[in-house]
Amino acid sequence: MDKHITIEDIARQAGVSTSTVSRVLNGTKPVAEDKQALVLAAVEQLQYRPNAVARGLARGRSMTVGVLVQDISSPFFANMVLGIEQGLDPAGYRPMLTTTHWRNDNEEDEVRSLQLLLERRTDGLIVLGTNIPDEKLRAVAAEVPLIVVARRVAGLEPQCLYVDNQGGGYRATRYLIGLGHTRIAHIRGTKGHPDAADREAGYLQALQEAGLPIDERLMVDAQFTEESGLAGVEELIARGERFTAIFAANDQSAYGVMLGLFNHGYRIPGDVSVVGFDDQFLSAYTLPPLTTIHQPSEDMGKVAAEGLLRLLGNQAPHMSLFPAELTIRKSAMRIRQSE
Amino acid sequence: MDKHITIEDIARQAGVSTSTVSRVLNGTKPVAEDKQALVLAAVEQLQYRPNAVARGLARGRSMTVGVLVQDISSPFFANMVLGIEQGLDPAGYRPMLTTTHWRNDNEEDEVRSLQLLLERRTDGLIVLGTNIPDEKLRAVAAEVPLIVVARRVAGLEPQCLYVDNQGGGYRATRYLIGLGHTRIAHIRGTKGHPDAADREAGYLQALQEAGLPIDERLMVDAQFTEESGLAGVEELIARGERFTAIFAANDQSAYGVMLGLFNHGYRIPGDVSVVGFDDQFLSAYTLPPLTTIHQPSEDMGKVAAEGLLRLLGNQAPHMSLFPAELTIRKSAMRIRQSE
DNA sequence: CTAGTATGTGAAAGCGCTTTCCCGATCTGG
DNA sequence: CCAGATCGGGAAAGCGCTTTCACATACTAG
Repeated sequence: MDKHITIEDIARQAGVSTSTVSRVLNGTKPVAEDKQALVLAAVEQLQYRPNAVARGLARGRSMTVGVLVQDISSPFFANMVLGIEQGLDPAGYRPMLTTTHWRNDNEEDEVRSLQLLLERRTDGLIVLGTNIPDEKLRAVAAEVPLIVVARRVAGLEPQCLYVDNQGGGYRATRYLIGLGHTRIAHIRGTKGHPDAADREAGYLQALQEAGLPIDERLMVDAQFTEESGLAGVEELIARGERFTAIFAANDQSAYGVMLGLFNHGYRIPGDVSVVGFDDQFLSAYTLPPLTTIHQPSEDMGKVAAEGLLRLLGNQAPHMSLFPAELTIRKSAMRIRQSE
Repeated sequence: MDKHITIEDIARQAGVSTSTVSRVLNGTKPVAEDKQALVLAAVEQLQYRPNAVARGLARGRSMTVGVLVQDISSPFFANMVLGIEQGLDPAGYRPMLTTTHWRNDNEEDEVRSLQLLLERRTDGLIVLGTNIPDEKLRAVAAEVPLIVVARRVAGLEPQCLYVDNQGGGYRATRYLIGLGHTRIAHIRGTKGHPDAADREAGYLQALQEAGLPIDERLMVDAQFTEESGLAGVEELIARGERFTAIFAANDQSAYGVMLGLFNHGYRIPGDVSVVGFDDQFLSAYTLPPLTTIHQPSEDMGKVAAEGLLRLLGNQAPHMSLFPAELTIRKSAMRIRQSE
């Protein structure tokens, strides 16, 4: 069960040299028809599958790109992976995924995963999110073709791909303002996360622009998770804050928010309007369907893959800012007159 | 930027042979303290990282196990991957993920992915779901250590890991019956999928046992997706079927079902009770939170990994059936007297 | 003080491929 | 009909590492 058959086996079987077998298999050089047939027959008969590892070593290219994912259990990242596969496939490249361990945001773990990927000598690297320090990423970028998605790394902008987070936060908030809301709460994303900061900045920008007061008490910390979103509204409600709308830093926290409101008997959007950020697939299926900022995660993955391919071909990756559009569904409505 | 440093570079730098460097790095044989220090210093100074590919080739083991995932964008599978990483890590193994392309259930694509994984000569293989034919899997199992998760392959039972789907379907349905429901609809899973068949069998078993009529009109086909769940209820409602409860073959289709009910003004569980299957993470955050059959996906991944490790150590994998317990939340309630 | 045994180390042989190099055979044109 | 170009294919080197083998050198024991 353990003895794999090698190119030598089929060379012997076909009565040719291994060079010829290799040439037939790769089409690197013309080979006489009859020998070609012999080789192919041997391959078929012995069920030969070339060893990709040996091939990679010999060629110096593995046709593999490493993908480091912050959290594979988030559909947002999972969809990017899908897009990456799609983008890579036409060029014959395959992704090799590694996920950060156990959703613990452990920076050290992430760096370790990155090292392991580097040791594997993948031809390039795509990093999705993660908490790896910027400087580390810059160092890696100097060694190997790298694209960073859903994150902005200073000094590496041309190889970074992310949505216009501030614009998204701004649009979400302005939409709520346009519906007549004036007391709009914000459930923040993870502290220190650039995306979180940018989205909050957009929220503040919209408020300011509309001449609405900025009320610290309406902003609560959370971590982009359902639990923390739930805890966030709970806190708001417990503190007795008055608000008619909530802008959550991402969809997952919006789910938590909605459950919190539901538990307290608030109707959505009748009593409180909710807007999220990401447009995860499931957001079209919440009750009510969630109005949110759309992040085209699959497309982003695809674009990232294409950028990496360009990098591999020594061209400029040519990444650009993705727009963050509002997707209007049912979780937000015009404020009631009674208020 | 492209020239990687090799073991030879550091051998030269340290003034020893490559053999010695290798021995220091792997601790395979004792090496004099001073040389050891020299080697380590060189490694540090040149930032040497051994080439895992070359190492794998030389050793004949890559310390990598291939993981073929049916649909990475499903949290159910994504969580298993998490569990697999966790289970593999202590033994120093790493997973190499490959996902089936583009959620199209394309059998051919899946087989291709499997081939690619095999070419990579991973030390073992874990397959999550997929539509790869049983016979193909049996053939692979003869070649390389294999564990199959969330699926039963005839003749490969000891290496398969799946929940008690029929028991789960039975429990879900009996729970609804216990709440007084007699007209319980069933949204089926993908046709031809063993899980779908088993869950349906459990549903029928419960009905039969309770002496309730089996009504074909209350069963509609779907494909384990939100869209198809939505379409399923729409069909039920359009046909004017009378029902007070729905057992959906998985959570995703349950989400669709809930949205359909919501759209038509039915309250959950006031008018219609809904029970799902899987207990995806998000199911605790739907409105109302979904009562469902719990599948411990992360644990399953971990157990699968451990089974594979055992297989790699030439021990029996010792897989077993996972129980499928009911998790009661808020989407089902006792039928109203008025009915 | 010699035979016998550890002990540490380098040279070299792989691991399974690709690719360069080279040579013999065939083909072209003058 | 021969020099020169063309073509197909085998031998062998090499990708970066591990591991066997053999050989000093340094110890023990008799």
